Amino acid sequence: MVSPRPTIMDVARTAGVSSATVSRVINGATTVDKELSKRVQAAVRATGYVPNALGRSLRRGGTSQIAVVAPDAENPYFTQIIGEVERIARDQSHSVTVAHTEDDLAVEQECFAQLVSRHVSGVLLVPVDGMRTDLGPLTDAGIPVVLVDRGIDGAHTDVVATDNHDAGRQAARHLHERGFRAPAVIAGSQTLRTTEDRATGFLGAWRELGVEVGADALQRGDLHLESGRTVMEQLLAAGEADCVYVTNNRMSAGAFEAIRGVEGAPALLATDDDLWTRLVTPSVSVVHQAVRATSRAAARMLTQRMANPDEEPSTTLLRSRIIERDSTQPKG
Amino acid sequence: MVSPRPTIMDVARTAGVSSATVSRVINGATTVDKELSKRVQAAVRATGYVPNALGRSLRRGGTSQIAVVAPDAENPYFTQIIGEVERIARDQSHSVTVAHTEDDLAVEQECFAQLVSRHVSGVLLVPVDGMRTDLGPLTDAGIPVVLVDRGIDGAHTDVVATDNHDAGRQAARHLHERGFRAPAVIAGSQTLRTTEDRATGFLGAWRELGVEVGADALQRGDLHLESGRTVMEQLLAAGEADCVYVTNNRMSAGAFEAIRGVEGAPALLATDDDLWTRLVTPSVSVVHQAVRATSRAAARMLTQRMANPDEEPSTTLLRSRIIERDSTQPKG
DNA sequence: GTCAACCTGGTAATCGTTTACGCGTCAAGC
DNA sequence: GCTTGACGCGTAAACGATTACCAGGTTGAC
Repeated sequence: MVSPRPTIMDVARTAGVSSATVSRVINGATTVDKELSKRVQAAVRATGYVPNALGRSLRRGGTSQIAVVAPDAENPYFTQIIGEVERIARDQSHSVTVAHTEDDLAVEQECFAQLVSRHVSGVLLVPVDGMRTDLGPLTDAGIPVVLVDRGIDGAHTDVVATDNHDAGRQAARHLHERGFRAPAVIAGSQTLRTTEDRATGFLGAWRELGVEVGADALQRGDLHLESGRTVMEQLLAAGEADCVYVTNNRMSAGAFEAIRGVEGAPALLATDDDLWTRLVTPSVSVVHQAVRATSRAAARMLTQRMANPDEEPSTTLLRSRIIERDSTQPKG
Repeated sequence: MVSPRPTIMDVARTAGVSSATVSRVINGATTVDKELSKRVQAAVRATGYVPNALGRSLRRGGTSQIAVVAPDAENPYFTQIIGEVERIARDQSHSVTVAHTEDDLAVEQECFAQLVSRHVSGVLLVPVDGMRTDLGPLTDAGIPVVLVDRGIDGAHTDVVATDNHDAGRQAARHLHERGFRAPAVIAGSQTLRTTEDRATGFLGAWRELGVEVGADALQRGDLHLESGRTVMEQLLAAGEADCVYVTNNRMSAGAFEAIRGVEGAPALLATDDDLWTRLVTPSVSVVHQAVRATSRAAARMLTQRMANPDEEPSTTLLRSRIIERDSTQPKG
């Protein structure tokens, strides 16, 4: 029923040449007669030939694919990065494949094995966990890796990330300038560098500003929306904070749910400029990460690393900026 | 500097056996002595051997990869489908790669060529355009395709989609029951089946309910947020509609922006249960597509088609349901 | 006219696997 | 003891492409 796909041999036969010549035509070699070249191209069309990437890559000893690996298919921050990187890579005529790790270390490792096995030529990775993700499989195989958004302790690779410590400091200054004096922060787990750096930057800045911060100014959630809501509800019940900084996007949404419609609720400063933040009432001020710049830098860095693998890895930190909306209007 | 990766031959040498035996051990053949098997496994660990998927697939005449192709990396509806399908496929130990087409037919075709060339064993596709997407490259290559969310005119393939006509009818009935009598709908381009079916179902149902619908009850946007806003602004200016049904998620957000805070604005019924719809004030009623069921059905259908390619293709339609919130509270 | 240099295009080896085939060994049945 | 069968393993031929190498023909210089 299904006829086998045409191979380079079929093309060669119908064009009356050898497979070598077909290969040369396909790959744009200049050393082939125009007449023959026409015949070959005609034969390609006639047979509907598509080169077999498996054979080609096997012979060439490598693919020209780059992989983008992120923890979550549904988090807007990651999807923006993925979309942007895909566009850039495509413009450089690399083909791109995406994979998601479900925030699960085992899935991530399985994914690495796949990529090694498939001989991808480079990986842009948002690691699941800065302390426990093991890049060994990739680096042992000599595959260039660029870490995006989250670094990995002790990894000897390129990193493109947000300056999270600075983001936290900016958050603190923003709230301080607007007259708030009783801060709280909702962080994630201690092992996740991004949220942790934001939280410590935030609390450190308040201390520098001469504001006492109690031990319960630091609250922890599990990054999901629900935990943002429950933690914020606890803060409301305690009634001590007059402003709350939330260190990731999903918990931010949960925190907003908890204070929506609540009279005299603390000011809310969220993370990431996701769609909902500007649609809700009051609209929510956010610490906006430079998604586009991050993606660009990461893509550029990867292609550079693929070109010369032996250079010293570098780290690029990008600044966030505050987008002020109604949820942090001056106290008074 | 970079040592070449170990091959099956290296493993064979260090284990003191032939490559055939190594291959048999790796693939779990039972016909190999336990003693040798141990030695081989030890050698695999010692050398850090990872089978080369390129060689393997070349020899086997096919991969065991399935590809998920969607137009947009950032639309929550697609990302949910992608996430869900990936989970299911992984559970069936298929490996998954994702690609995005940017709502661009040329990118989509390029993508198809890649997939053919890479010999993926099945494709789950959300096509860019039901009238113009050309599945030829895939089907000619004998690759099973399941269309998700959007069908393609005249394509002889499996389809899993929402019953959009019914969704439109439900929308109309919902608004009618709540006392609204002057409907408008914001559709997309005529060539996009999903939004078009919703719109015609919606308008048809109103006529069946005995309500006159004028020609300007049907408005068109370009699917993006901004167009939702501008079209809604026009509707506000005209001042005729008392309720508006928006047929995709991004335009819904724009439409909401236009009516936010506007006194006496028409009721809003949006599409897709995206995060913002329940966070905003007033919360927005939506026609919720059965994302999870869609994904499941599509994944199941693809594996079935991969198992026996010659069966007649089938179409699965799934019903939407209305989630009632504040934006469509009864008129009065 | 001869020879060297060059250009084109074919032959065949190769990339890393899998697997059909066959060879040796051993046990069982007569 | 000899045949038969089963079993375990190695040899070598594929899969589809690329490319080093070589053969044959053309050209130009002397």
